[in-house]
Amino acid sequence: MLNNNSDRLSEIFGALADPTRRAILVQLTQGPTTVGALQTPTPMSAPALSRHLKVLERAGLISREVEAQWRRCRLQAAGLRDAAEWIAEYRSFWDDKFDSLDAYLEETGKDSRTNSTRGAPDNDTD
Amino acid sequence: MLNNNSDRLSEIFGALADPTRRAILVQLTQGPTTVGALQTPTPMSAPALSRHLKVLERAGLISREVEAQWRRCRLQAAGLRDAAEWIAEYRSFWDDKFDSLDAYLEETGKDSRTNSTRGAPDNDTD
DNA sequence: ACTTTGATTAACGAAACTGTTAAATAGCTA
DNA sequence: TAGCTATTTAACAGTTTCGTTAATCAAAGT
Repeated sequence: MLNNNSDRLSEIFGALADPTRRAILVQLTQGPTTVGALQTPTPMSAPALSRHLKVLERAGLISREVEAQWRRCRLQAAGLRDAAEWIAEYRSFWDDKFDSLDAYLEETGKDSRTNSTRGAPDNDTD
Repeated sequence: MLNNNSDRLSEIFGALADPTRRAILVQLTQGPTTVGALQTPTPMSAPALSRHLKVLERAGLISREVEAQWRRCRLQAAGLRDAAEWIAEYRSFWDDKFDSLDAYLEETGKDSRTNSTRGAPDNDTD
């Protein structure tokens, strides 16, 4: 587990940190789209939009296929899965019903325990 | 659903887009910690670390309590939950075994099937 | 009071991000 | 070939981010 993993997550989260880019991802859930079609719901110059797409592509969240003079953008959700998996490591810290021991104690009517006995996510940084 | 939600997500994802900050969150899963204790695994000047903590605090991912001359940092996972929920809207796009009916069956303990009735996430941008 | 310790703010510079307009590229179409 | 459309790249400016060192603030110990 080297630095690569860490930088990849940084790129994914960084790509998601912009409302315009998240809106693009939302739009792409409706199916592959040309850049021009994305421009309508995203009031922005073509070059600006193009750069957002490049950020999303570098993060692996979309792919682009050349099709005549169009570029067809397609959602690539694997990156989102990776992000979701990273965050899921923390689920026991916000979801009391997660963590099997907590669930057991809850069912048996006992109280929950403190943070320190919960499983910690792996550190993905060098 | 106004712009607020969107900006909050931007701050959360932006905070997660840095390996140092993710490492801090990992460390905080071990329990609340003073800033000084965070500095050991994070080779960085104190001011730099302090600013990372401020970013995490503004994103709502940590809280800081004053305790004598120390600031005790505590993981606040609600923000991670919000991020996870946003991403989870896309789950059907990476997980073929997931759709709303599958989710229902999963919750009710029944087996999962495969299906292509995918739902689109809500657009959280203005 | 004076010093030490823990942490933040101030000030600064380098690098990255975001948007713009103008120019370039590439593929259709006439 | 010329011209139109779709998209990207170049060049530029404003803002933000990230790190540094120096200075400041606040609490504790002596």
